Amino acid sequence: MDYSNINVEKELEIVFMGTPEFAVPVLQGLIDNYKIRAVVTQPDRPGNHGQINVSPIKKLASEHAILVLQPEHIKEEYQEIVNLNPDLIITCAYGQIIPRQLLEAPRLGCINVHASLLPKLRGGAPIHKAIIEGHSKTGITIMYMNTKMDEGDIITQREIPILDTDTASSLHDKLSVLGKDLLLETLPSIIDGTNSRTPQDSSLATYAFTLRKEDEKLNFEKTKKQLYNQIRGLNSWPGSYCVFEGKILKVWEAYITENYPIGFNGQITAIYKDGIGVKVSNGEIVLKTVQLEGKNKMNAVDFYNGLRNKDIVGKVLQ
RNA sequence: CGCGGGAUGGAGCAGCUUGGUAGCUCGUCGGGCUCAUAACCCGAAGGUCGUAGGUUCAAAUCCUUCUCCCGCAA
Repeated sequence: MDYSNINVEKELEIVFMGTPEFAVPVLQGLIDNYKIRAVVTQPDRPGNHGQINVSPIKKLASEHAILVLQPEHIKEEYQEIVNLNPDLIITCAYGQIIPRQLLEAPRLGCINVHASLLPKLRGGAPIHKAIIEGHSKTGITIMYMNTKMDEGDIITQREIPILDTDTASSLHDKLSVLGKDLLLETLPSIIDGTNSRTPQDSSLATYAFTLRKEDEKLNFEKTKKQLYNQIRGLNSWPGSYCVFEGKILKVWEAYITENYPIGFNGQITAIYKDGIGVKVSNGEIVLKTVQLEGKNKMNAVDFYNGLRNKDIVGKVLQ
């Protein structure tokens, strides 16, 4: 889409705050159409095996020679941003609560790009939870921020369907682009003050808190649909898992069958051409892509072929 | 210096402790059986065992270097 015809305020100074991959298309869209005074992102963190993780947003900003600020605690270290005297602050998956002093600083306010249809799925994991909970649609909300998590007034919203084949990864990518598009379409009205502003009906609110380890554990007492949603809702990050012979077995892909095996929930029912069958409360799912701890992801059949003891039908996954 | 697992024909693994003709489950190719098949039978191709060096008559296996991959914890 070409936004060049609505780019009327080049002199406007915007500060962008964001961190993960999800925010990259949004920042890129802003860079292409507006002047970005500075980017605020989470500090570099130690990653795996002694490496350093630099946020994708920092990388993008650095490529465009944009000032990058990385306060450890934005709650105290906001003055430098205030001193930049921005007209507008735009956040997208920044990762810290913005203090009141910063919210009140910009002339046009602080707006946020959130990956759900607020007031549904407030919180840090709206994309994962939308799939895990089996929602049929989700979307993007552009909103004003206040001091509470995702409770500010709504400016615009746009929804998209969640397909049965969607994963957290595929939905993430779609919403990321949708967030960029909706933001760029909405910004002109925010800048000229003609935007709408609708308070949220908090009685309808639901929450998508940051994922915990237990959210990743597969419980085969659940239904096949619940388990299928959990597995695809955690793909490709952080992944779901169960325990096979005392070791963590991550499950990346699975599908539902119409078989109704008997036995214990979690029991391996059969080895199929394309995976390993497991009995669940109301039927069977087939594990298609798995990963044993310390190993790479692999097809479940390859995993089976490599087992020394192949007599696993009847064994129970925990 | 956070803890740990791994690198062996196209895939997944065994073999390494107690050095001595490289094995398993698949896949691929050819043939057979069959109405037919992802099933079954017979046969074949395909690996200088991650890199570099050392010890030895002999190294996938023992010692050292380096590179890369991954789980957990943060």
